Amino acid sequence: MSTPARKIEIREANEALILEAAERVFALHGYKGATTGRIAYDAGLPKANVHYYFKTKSDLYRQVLKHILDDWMQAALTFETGTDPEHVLRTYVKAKMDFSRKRPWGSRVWASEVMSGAPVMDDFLGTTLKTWVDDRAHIIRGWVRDGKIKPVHPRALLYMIWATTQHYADFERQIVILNGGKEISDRQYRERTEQVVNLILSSVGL
Amino acid sequence: MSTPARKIEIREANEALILEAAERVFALHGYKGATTGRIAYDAGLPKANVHYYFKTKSDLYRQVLKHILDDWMQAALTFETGTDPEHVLRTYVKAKMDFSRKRPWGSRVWASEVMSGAPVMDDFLGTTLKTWVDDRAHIIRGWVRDGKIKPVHPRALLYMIWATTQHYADFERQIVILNGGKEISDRQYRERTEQVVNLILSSVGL
DNA sequence: GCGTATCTTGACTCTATGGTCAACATTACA
DNA sequence: TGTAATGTTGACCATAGAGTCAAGATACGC
Repeated sequence: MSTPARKIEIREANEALILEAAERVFALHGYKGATTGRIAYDAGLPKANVHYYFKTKSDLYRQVLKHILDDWMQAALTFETGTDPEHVLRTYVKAKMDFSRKRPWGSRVWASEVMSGAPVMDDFLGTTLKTWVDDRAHIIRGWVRDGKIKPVHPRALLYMIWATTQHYADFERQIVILNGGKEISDRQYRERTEQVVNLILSSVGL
Repeated sequence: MSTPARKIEIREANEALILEAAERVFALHGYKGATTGRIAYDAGLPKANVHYYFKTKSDLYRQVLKHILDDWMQAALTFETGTDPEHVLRTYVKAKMDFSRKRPWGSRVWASEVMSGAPVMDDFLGTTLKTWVDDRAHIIRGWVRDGKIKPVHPRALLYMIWATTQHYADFERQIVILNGGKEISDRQYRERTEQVVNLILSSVGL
């Protein structure tokens, strides 16, 4: 009997609830610091329920990372080939800044994972991401060859883009405090995005 | 009887050993994930000894952060007032890159702390760091006013510098994997430092 | 050598937490 | 309505790990 619609709804709704809570808790407390009890509480469910949908904490963590990865790949797609450097870079940096704004927890979980040596995402880094980076490096090198941008080292540029954009998610607390304790408004963030885009474009001579 | 030389030596040597191990373990596993047992093991001492020198794990963590802070302030000093933008920025970015190379664990502990909401360093951020940033922002605004650099938003620039330079410590694992699994040599790192300096200088039109 | 302060360490306690389970509730479908 | 999945949950277990302690070792001043 293939699970019927209503049952699927329940499952999906609860899994989504748990994943969302988990992403936040993992981001704020790290893998070890996150407790399934806390995740359950934040999701509004008893702990046993969390273990019903996700066998172990480790499984849940993997799923959270996978979710983040999907969205990351989405942003990565905006770095298309073909068009001119300015358009590509502007679009990509904007997408990354949007991601930092909308999925700050995801960014932090990712950062935590990498900082602790990427025990789980290791193979993704070496395969999918490596390929993606190598491809983009090729494109950037082409731009340099054609004199469209200054002679920059592709990976140095990519890392600067990642670092800068993700900084707004990972170091949000620091940014808010340095903003005088005031939350960053949507308007402020849009302006900041524009400033970041301009800095990046300038850095390659655009 | 004020503690004599030999005893002081022992204490200082052991505290240094423990602090060093602790920085690494906190960096790799986060606050909760770090165990005093592991720290002790890495320092080559029994666990009880760690608790002899540092009452609690929380105390030890604070000491580690304080240590990092001291070095951070050291690097911060290289952002002097007075001289011309190019020299100041070049020196500062280099110092930050050096810090990432020599104290990667420190950088990560700091990142972890901020990512989890800076529960411990909160007041430092709001006081010392805020003052520092406000002062530098003033200097940068002066450069812009005098037409020495492009019109950039001071904090956007500072954050880009921090993010980019710290990325090389915090995301080292990712960088190594994307480097084909090969560790970054001193020579490679020196070149990369130069590339980062150039990107930053370009971004403000230097 | 003697007394005192500091240091060392194995063995212990106690709490937090990941994970299990069995009883019960709900949904599905004939 | 009966039966079988699937979902819900409080109570429970086992382990890891922070912190304690007391007994002993070492350094120090006299």
